[in-house]
Amino acid sequence: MLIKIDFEAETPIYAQVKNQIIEGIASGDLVEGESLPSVRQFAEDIGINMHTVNKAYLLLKKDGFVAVHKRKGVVVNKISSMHDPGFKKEISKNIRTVIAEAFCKGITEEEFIDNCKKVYLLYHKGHKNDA
Amino acid sequence: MLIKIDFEAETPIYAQVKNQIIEGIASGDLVEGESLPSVRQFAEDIGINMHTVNKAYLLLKKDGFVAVHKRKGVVVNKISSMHDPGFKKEISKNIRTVIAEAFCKGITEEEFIDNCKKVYLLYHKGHKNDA
DNA sequence: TATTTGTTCTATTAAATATAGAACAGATTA
DNA sequence: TAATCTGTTCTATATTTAATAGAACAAATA
Repeated sequence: MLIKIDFEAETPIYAQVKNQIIEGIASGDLVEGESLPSVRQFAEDIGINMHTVNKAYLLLKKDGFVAVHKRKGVVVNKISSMHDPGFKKEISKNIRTVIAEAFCKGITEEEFIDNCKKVYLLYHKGHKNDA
Repeated sequence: MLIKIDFEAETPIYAQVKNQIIEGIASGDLVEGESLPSVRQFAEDIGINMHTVNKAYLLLKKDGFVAVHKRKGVVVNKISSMHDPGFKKEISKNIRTVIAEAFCKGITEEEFIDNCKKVYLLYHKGHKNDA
């Protein structure tokens, strides 16, 4: 699992780490039961502070993406256990904002939907053999 | 144009103002040539500081959503003048992150696409008579 | 027992956010 | 012309967030 941090980006480092791990899970790069690097090792690899990695791990844990074992470290959960019915409403507001900007910027419905479908296809490919 | 600020939200106030104005433009609530309230009036209406409104206006201006006239104030631009080919790439990264989380949370492709289409339909309705 | 894990604690620095008040130049209106 | 309203700019301050740093802890395990 390769993490790339953009230190110039407006997105905080801990959020970049969190997002890329979620994308790793969705794309199948990270599979159920797989251990993430320890906070110290990961921090050293990326060149950031241990506490910044820990903050990302904490949020991933809070949202059900990973579980923590005292010695094995942070382990990727089963995708089915991440499912959250309440999330749909939460994401709807976000989508409305994103599409409002896209609409004004001239991105057509076809272009936008096509982009979404391609991303979903990518993630589905990574989970062909899931239970 | 009604603005609703959530002071408990993690999204900064200036970003909430900016986003709701963009959604207002997309939905047709705000039309080309329409003036937004002055920074002072708007701040008083919402119950926030003048400089916070000004920050939102500045960003909207930078991204081409509005133009500034010294006396008329902040005026909504023509949508066609907001179009930006480079924005498509910019939004793609965002979409990948959003869908990664949606995928893990159990939102199906159909549900997601359906939601996007409904939003686009809403925005199209507000622009039936555009040039 | 020694090591590795996440976790917790205090501390500090830097940046972002939000507020406050004053003043300015340009455009418009009375 | 004089007054008014516009965004803008300036200094200032307070709060929160982000990121770093180092130390220490309990739990699990080799």
